[in-house]
Amino acid sequence: MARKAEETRFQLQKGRMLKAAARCFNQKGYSGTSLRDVADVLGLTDAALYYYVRNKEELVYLCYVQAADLGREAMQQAGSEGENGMDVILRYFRYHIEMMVGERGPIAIMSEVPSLKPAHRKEVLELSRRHSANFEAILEAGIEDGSVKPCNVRMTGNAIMGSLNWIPKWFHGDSQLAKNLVDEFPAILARGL
Amino acid sequence: MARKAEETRFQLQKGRMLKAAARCFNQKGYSGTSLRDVADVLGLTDAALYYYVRNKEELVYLCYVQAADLGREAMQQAGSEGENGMDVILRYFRYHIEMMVGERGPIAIMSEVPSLKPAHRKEVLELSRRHSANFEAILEAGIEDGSVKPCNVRMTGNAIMGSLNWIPKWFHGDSQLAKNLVDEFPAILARGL
DNA sequence: CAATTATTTTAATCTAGATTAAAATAATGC
DNA sequence: GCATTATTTTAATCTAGATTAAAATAATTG
Repeated sequence: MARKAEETRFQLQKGRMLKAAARCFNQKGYSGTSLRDVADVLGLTDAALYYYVRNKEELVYLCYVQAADLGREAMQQAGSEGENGMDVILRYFRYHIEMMVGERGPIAIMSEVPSLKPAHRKEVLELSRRHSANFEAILEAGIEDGSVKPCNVRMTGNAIMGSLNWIPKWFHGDSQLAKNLVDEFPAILARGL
Repeated sequence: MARKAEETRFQLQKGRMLKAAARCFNQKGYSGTSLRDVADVLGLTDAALYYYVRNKEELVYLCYVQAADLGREAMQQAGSEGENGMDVILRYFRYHIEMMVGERGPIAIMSEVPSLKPAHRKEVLELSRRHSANFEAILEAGIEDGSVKPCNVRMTGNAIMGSLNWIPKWFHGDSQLAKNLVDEFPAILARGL
């Protein structure tokens, strides 16, 4: 929030661009969205995008980084107030879902990672690996304090991440469903824990 | 099995092609795989693929249809022997995972559905919708006979489908992990039911 | 306001990869 | 083995869409 004031026009525009791009990629797939499509959303010309980004590859890459950032943010917020493990987990679920369902939600299904250039691919995979590790850590914390049943955290973590990340596949903006999602989904995920 | 004998050379080759294509799309993403890539796997020329398929779009489309078929197959096999609901569910999990992890596993993450041509997109979405409905039905059967706790089947179904479909994202062929997956994942998924 | 810098557009290129047509090879049935 | 049909290759096209360069407009600054 406070950051917004300091943000330069350039950063703002770039931010809008990433959001527009993420939405396009989600709706039409990567190969299905042209830079023209993204530019149209912004009321710009495709060539204008190159003022902000070196090429299309960098555009997806930045979308992925942003998605990872938001995920990390949700996890940090959830963990900041140290209660018992299960509470942290439930809060994380809620934040994560709110993010995906809400206005900010970027691409979650990073299907084009393989065609990123090596350095970018490496970084994105690392971010995603780290996120998984963090989730496994809060799972373990929950097991320690007895609020979560012992389990194979690696697999359980993957199972839950799958459920979360899959949401964009079946949720398409219905606001009633959005509400139910935020209210009920965390409990469903936590039911087996 | 018996079918194989009757299969013509054409069908066999086309089958190999779909498998090769699916693997490529999985590994390199859709935009990242050229028809050349697929042809290379088969030791053919890219032009040769056009003998089997009208264009690249039809190739992904067929991959998706095949994936849906295999999913349906797994579900049918699981349901064929009528025990209690939970048993059917667990068996379905196992079959589904074996399929994804095994040699036959095609693309599960259908990220290019949006760029299919309308008729194909419609059909694929319908197949996928039907599959979800079938899973919800076996969930409900389980609830009826008391082997599954009551729940919001729609959301629970989506949660579980997400976990299942996400597997290709973190499983990349490690055979030890494959074994653990088949052995442990079904129980993890069922834990909350 | 003049000068400088930031942003966007116009108007070409440029290119990988999809697609096609025609020719060549392989398989098959008789 | 000949004729026919099936499969694959060779060798061009063809095209959408990414990318670039130069010019035009808008914002900012002193």
